[in-house]
Amino acid sequence: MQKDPYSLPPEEFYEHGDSYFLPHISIDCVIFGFHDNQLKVLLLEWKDSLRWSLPGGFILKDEDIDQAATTILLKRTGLEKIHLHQFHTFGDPNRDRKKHGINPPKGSNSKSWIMNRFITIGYWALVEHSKVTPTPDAFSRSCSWCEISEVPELILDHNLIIDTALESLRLQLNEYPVGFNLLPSKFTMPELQSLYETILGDKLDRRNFQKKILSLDILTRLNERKQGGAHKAPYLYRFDKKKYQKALKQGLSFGI
Amino acid sequence: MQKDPYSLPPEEFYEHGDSYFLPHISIDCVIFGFHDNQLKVLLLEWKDSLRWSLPGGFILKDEDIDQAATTILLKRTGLEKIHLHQFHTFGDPNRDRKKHGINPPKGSNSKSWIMNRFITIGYWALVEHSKVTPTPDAFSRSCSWCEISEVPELILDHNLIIDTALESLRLQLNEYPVGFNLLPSKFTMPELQSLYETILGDKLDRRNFQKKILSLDILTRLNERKQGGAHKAPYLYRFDKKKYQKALKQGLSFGI
DNA sequence: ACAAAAGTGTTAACCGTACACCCATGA
DNA sequence: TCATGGGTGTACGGTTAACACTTTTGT
Repeated sequence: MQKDPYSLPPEEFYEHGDSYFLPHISIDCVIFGFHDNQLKVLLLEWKDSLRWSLPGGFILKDEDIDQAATTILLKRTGLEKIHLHQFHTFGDPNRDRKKHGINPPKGSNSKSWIMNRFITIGYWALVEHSKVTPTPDAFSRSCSWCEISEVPELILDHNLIIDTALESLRLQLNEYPVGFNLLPSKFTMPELQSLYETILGDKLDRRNFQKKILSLDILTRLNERKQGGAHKAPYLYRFDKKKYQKALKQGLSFGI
Repeated sequence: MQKDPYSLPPEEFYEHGDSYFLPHISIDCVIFGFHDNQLKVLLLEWKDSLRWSLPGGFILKDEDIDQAATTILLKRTGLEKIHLHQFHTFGDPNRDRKKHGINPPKGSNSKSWIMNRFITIGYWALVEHSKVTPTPDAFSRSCSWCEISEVPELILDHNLIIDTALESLRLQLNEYPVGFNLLPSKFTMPELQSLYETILGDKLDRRNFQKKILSLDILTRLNERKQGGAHKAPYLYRFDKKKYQKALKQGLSFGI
């Protein structure tokens, strides 16, 4: 009972996983990244069915749910200390591989606990694309980024989960500067703007955007410009945590 | 398996409830009402321990979680067709009666499924105080309204659940006119303002508030005034669903 | 008559939005 | 030299926030 059940051989995992985990409850993570001016999510491809799904996992019988989500994120990305946001719990009784006509994963059979109905707790996380090492689990043949508008049909209700996560993210974006988590520590104003535009699905005015962001007084402009672009070199900025903490106390007002 | 497990005798419920319900998962409802210019929540008092808790329940093995929450609301208030809002899922591993030193409820023993760890899905609802018939369940000796600032220490993390619900409600208040659900069909502007002030915990300017609310064009002023008050009789208003639907299409902007 | 609540409108400050010109760079 | 993207400031309009007097009613 002490070892990590995820490292069990699949057969054992599917047969005895229910002695480690809470039954009927799972966690799914919508892990957002931003690269090439595109918003992406991390997806897993199942070994046997070639179908795609969100990275997910289960809750140890004595484990906190936030902790379980943190572990999933760590295993799939290599990242720690990332803020995970719990956004919704999905409890349609049809969340059941049997009812969706999904075959038991290789190594399991139709009586496996994994073939039961599951209620899943949805979390999203914003990660820096370049720091992620997408890592499949024992049951998947690949783990990779997928552009948000090109997500294929996923298993169960995972498409709905992504849509719901995106809505929740948009709401948060207007309240907190979550966007910075998606960028490298040094970034340019056009990059930040492009990120906001992608998440919000709308074009923004360059000058007003910059004015607004700078007025929050949470960025430091470096004496450096981003070289290598095809045109005029834009300034680099850094997110300033101290300023941010200070600004939070005085009440931040976003609303891009 | 067909009959309503909640109507089983307590002994049987505590011994065999786990054959009807998903194990380790519960639902708790924060039911808000507004009366005497005070925001209130509905609480249950346990028969044996005399301790208070939120009204809650469990999820049938093939039941939708929203449906389960709806049933809980109906049983405790007699109300149907009320919007329930799922706001957070609480998954601290210490959500466990044993770990909190809570004795098994009368009719159960320490081995009952109810003494296990539970993950609970939190919902809130806004109901019209006067329409509610607070109804205890088989395990509680009373069910009654409690003013929000006078909530006693509740079992497990139920105080945290109420606090979280209230935060979520405040956020919603700025997006949707949820407040109207708490008032009778005819209400006065001062009553509505008092409701907003209570939920937001802040005083508002009378004139600006009225201007704002009326500008949404979702209220009809009746040719009636509320009599019986000690002072000048205020007009009565009615929430106009047709106007509201129309306004929604054009994009409502709250922000009181 | 007076105290306490309700009805009503105007003004000033602020914020959001629209908009144009110059500069740097690579092709 | 030209096309493309980046840096910067101003002016207008709408929304929000502040604010005072009159009316009604019960005591």
